[in-house]
Amino acid sequence: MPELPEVETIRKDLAKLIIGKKILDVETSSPKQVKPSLEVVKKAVVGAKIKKVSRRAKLLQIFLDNGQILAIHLKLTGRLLLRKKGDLFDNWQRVTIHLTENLELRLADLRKFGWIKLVKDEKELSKILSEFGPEPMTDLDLPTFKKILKSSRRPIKIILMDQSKISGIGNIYAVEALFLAKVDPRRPANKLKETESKRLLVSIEKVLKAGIRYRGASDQYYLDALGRKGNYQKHFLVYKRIGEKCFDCPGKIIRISLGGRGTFFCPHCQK
DNA sequence: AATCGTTCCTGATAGC
DNA sequence: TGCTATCAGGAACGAT
Repeated sequence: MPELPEVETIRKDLAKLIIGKKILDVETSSPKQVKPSLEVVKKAVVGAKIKKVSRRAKLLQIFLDNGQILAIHLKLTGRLLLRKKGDLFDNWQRVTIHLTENLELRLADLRKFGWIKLVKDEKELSKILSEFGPEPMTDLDLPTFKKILKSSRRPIKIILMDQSKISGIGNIYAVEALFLAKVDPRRPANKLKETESKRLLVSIEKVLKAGIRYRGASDQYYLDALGRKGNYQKHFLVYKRIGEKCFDCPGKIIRISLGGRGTFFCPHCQK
């Protein structure tokens, strides 16, 4: 599932390849994923030139020279692929944005949860972005983090994944960071000690940086903009390692369900 | 304001 | 073998 490091990897690659290209057409076999509608989006973006590609949280933004913006969320199984006209149709290809120079930007998405949304201007965009909590790698200091943790008695893992509290962290990076910090994912967020909060914040930055360095985690569906796998899955410490030996003690990794999500940890060394 | 349950969707897997 | 039921999950939404 694309989280901050995966979306950032896509952003960096795309920025090099699509800036300056013009949008020629948009088509879809899954109209619900184009908001508010294919017709409206088409009218707004056809003829516009791509100016900038940004990311905030897990949301990608393509800025156009007419002031409008395409916001893209990949949710669970979305892929944003840059292909050449005539390339083989991608598995689960749902939306195709035709660009100049025979390029196609494709949204491929098995579960159809992902979407592309037209945002009219920067004002509307900043309203959307203001709902997100701080960016963990650049905008989250210890006092802010401690304040966030204090605000809830829900399990710490749920808080890490709550986009309105901290943005960009999903299931994989949440469980990996909690393992590194030696914190039990079930602990109420407001019960973490000062030293644990500090360790957790450092761990979050560490796993996200590693995720970016390895160009994301291709657990099941994630591919980068050129259709290549990431490598971070080769370095998972706990994610999907049920029954395997913990890397830090003789214990074994277990899986529980927390907020309806698979949660992996070592009950022996995560306290 | 915080929290909880439900919904969206398709493919993999389990059970008979 | 072939059918059906269950599960997986980010986040928007409504209800409490």
